[in-house]
Amino acid sequence: MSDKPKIAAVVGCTASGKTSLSIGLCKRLGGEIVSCDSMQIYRGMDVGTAKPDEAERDGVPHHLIDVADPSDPAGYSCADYVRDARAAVEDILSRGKLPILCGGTGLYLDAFLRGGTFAVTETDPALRQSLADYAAREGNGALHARLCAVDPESAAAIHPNNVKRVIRALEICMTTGRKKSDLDRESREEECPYDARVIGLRYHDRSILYGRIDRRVDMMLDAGLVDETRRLRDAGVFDVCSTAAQAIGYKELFPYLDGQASLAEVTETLKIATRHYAKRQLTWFGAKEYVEWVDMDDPDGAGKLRSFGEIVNIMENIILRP
RNA sequence: GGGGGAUUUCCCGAGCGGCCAAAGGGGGCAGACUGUAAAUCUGUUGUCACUGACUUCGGUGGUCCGAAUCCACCAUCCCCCA
Repeated sequence: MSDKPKIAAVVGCTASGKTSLSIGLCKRLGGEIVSCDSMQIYRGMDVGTAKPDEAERDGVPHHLIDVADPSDPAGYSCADYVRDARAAVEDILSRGKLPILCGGTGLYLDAFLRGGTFAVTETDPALRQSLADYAAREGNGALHARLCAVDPESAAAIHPNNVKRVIRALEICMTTGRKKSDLDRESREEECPYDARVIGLRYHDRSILYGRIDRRVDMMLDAGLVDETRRLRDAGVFDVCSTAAQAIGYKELFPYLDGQASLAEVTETLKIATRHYAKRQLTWFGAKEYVEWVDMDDPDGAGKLRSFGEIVNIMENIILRP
């Protein structure tokens, strides 16, 4: 129905089963994975990001995993992602294969789907710092008022307490001389260059998901998460790379490494943080009209899980549909 | 055996006669999000016929116009002296 090249995407919250299902899909459809995960980007962050190892990848090519060094102060932005993902997708298409984006970083997927020619705006750490200081000194409301003066439309859409966002909007106005709301509007007019089939994996019964999250955290701990955290922290990664410092799975263990909390306490904190994250992802993807949802458990089956094969079939139908 | 302290809404924890369905935090639930997003932020959280009514602050019974707050006894837990 579309003359645009077809691509697929498998999204969903953390621990939903995206990785194995999309690999299964690749094997069936001759696809290659383009990771859409803001943390698997980084080399050395393996256990904590549930990065699939060679065995899990099962011979399926994976792109955009381990492409950035967390000790590089330049970091890796959403803009970087869109650029790199675009290149990877084009490469896969040129070889006649199906690109399957897989990951839970909704913002990256959204940006990618929008086309990628959004205004490239520089970030200005010094300016951010001074604005943050201003907010701390004069209050969140005062900073918000400054945004209100230059870009009332953005100001109205951002809560005064969301200082991070207020700063970003202000930064855009100050470094580009244009209103963030105008730039947003322009990018929204763009059309997605692909015929993208976005499949969302979800669990009707939330307790199943939460059980999976708990088990996954326990498995990460067994797989050496504590050592990985210690290693990365000793290497200074969390001081240099602010994105890496945000990753769930590491910062939660710091109190344990410092003897401030037991492993059990810190494990519980990690599970809770992961559940919160999962809920935010669910809210994000739930609001995206382009997501076609597939239930992992039978809505009427009292929590009965669907088989791997059944899910892959459903996904395949969505992708193959004209 | 004697003396002292505790018991609050799912959890922790304020409150110490009216302005208390009860601060604050956690958790739960819901939501926002255009770029360093696994972050950041918001709302809601006793019940209902919901600008009002009703049932709550270990239990029972009192004092008072009025109690989570004062008194008595009972229950449970903690501490000190034996």
